[in-house]
Amino acid sequence: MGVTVIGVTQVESATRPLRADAQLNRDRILAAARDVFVERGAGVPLDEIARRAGTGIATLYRRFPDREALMRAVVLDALRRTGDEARRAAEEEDDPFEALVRYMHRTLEIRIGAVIPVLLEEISIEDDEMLQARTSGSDALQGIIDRAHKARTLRRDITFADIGLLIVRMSRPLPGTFTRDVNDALGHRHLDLAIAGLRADGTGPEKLGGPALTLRDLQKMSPSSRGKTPRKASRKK
Amino acid sequence: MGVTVIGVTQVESATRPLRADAQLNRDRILAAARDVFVERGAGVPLDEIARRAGTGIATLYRRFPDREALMRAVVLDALRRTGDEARRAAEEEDDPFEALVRYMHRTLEIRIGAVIPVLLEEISIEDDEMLQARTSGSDALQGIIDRAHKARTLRRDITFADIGLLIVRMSRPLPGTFTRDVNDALGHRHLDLAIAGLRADGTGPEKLGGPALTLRDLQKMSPSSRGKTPRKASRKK
DNA sequence: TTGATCTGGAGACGTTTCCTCCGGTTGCTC
DNA sequence: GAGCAACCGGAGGAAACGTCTCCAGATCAA
Repeated sequence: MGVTVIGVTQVESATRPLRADAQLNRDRILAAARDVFVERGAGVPLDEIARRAGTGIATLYRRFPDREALMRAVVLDALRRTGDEARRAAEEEDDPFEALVRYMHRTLEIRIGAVIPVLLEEISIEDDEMLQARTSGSDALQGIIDRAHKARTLRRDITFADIGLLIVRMSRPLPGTFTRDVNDALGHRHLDLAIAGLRADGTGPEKLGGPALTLRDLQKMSPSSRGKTPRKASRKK
Repeated sequence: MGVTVIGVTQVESATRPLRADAQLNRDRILAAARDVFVERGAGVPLDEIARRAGTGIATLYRRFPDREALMRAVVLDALRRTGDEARRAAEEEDDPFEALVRYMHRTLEIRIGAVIPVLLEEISIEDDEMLQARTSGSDALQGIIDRAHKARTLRRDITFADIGLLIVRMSRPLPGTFTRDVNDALGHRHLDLAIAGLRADGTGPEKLGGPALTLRDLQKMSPSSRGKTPRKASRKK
């Protein structure tokens, strides 16, 4: 924990593989971008990402022609990892509630819940590539939720959106002078508190206010299904 | 709900009172600033705030000489309201746990947990005026917590920081196309889930990971006590 | 060893935001 | 209801900030 492992991300689709050093730089930039976007928002100067990655700005532009390409690569990477995590949790855990708990905690580490919110209003995630990564992941999660509902270990009125949004809430870095480690630890701590509320054992709040949004509801509200294209990726806007 | 009531905020300290229309504009700007800062970050163009408030940009500059003054006024306002809420909850509720629950839900509406994080790294809140508003509020909250601990209705290992940070987590607007109303409702909903974890009735997580930070710990980590002055309020940075 | 690939950073260019200035309007007092 | 101080809006000059290209030189791979 603390220092995030740099995952090797294969270079996109069918191009000649990068030279070893170039590939390493690409990965470094991607990792730096994820962290910097989370810490400073979608509008950070790209120089800062390059600096954090330990490369020159030109190298960044060589690999990612513009800000949007970089943001897309970051999101796609996070989506894929999260999907993997969901599938693995579903496979390896017998108790569906435990699978859910494990999934949530693992996902916190990927920081998807922190990075997506930041980038979401700058890019579209509605094209095929993104869509595939998304549905593959959310199907797996929905599967876990369904099984937990069947097993009566998950409150009936807890939906897909609750799980996803809870992860978002716990992922975002807190204000103040917390170190990265403390921040992460607090995320897990508070997630545990919220998980207590998810259990269907009669404890927890009698009745839950607020909308119980399903995966389908969530999709209905997504930009694509409202004909609204996301703001062009002007830096802050 | 939805539309936030514009609270009348007295003009600062000992100046001749503003003319009625000017005072109204000042309040409007303050309310708009709070919302816009929350939605778009500390770096929003000030024109946008003026537009949202329905005034000209010059009026904004006339009332708040620079961005920092505006941010400070917004924070001070939020701190004072939150403090009032804590004191009132402590007074009016017999059961300390219920006081805590009420305090948390009310505070969500003030949006302090959303606005402070955004502005915190741009301004200092260490001067006397801020400090007084802060301690007055946090003392009241700490009082509630102590009483709930004594009554054994609040988990022993839940601290001041947990309460405050949970509020922050639930206050921040979620990504996506939620309306303001849905967003608020989801905040309360998820807060209820987390509150389930706070109860000391043997349900909830066996043991809590992560650091249990007290109010004192929190203060120790604050910028002032580390000799570190906050970044100058350059817009984004 | 050699040439193809990759690198870094200076700086021209375009964009965004700040913040003042002033002619005109509005509230307040007598 | 007259007169004046207080207040308003918004255009636009000036400055700060980011983007993205270009090319001399370093590095890898065979």
